[in-house]
Amino acid sequence: MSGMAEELPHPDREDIRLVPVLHALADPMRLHMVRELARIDDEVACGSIDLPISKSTRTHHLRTLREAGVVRIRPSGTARLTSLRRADLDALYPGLLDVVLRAPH
Amino acid sequence: MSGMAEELPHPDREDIRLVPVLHALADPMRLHMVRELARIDDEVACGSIDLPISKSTRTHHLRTLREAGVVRIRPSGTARLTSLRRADLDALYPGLLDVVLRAPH
DNA sequence: GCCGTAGTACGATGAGCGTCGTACCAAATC
DNA sequence: GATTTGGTACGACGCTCATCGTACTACGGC
Repeated sequence: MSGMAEELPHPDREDIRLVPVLHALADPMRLHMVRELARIDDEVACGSIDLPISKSTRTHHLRTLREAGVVRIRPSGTARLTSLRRADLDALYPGLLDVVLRAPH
Repeated sequence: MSGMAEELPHPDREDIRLVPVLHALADPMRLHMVRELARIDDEVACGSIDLPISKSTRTHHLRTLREAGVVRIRPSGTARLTSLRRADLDALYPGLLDVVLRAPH
């Protein structure tokens, strides 16, 4: 029963907090994901970003990013499409994403 | 032996890395310290920022900020004067400090 | 219906971190 | 020299986190 995969919980824009966002960005793997998402600039299947980590670890990082409000994840068939919440982050912390993406590693 | 308090090690500007900086900022106590340092906008004795934490914990946080390259700490008599490394951070990550300081908590 | 694909859930593990108390150190002042 | 003051060093404790493997679920195609 139940037709579709569950919608995953996301914080509303006004519930996004700075410390969790910074914490979400302060990890090399997650930062790499965010940079890839920004480069592609579209919804993307989470798995298409290749990382030297296991599936479960990738899920864990995506959850951290989602719960902090950095990415939005939408079920689509068997896959989940992930995208950066650029508008929300730019509205709340203008320039943060830009500088993090442009910064030298 | 040894006349003065030791100079503490700081990373050069070109050795500052984004992930440690974000990690240093991604803690409520350290973020509060950074905001206070920015508000005062001068060298300040570390202890003059009052926080609901012990002396040793404050030292620990200051070390994290210093090693990441966020603050500079200079011995001065019995005290240590702390200041934000604004110029370095603004040069490396223009806008980062501004948005973090201006952002709602 | 059956299998492959994409991803989550759960439990475990090892490392790191935030916190503290106590002991210690250096400088200034008495 | 003794005391006070501002801060570090060290060890400990508990919690969180990054990582993994395995088991499981949901969807799509055969």
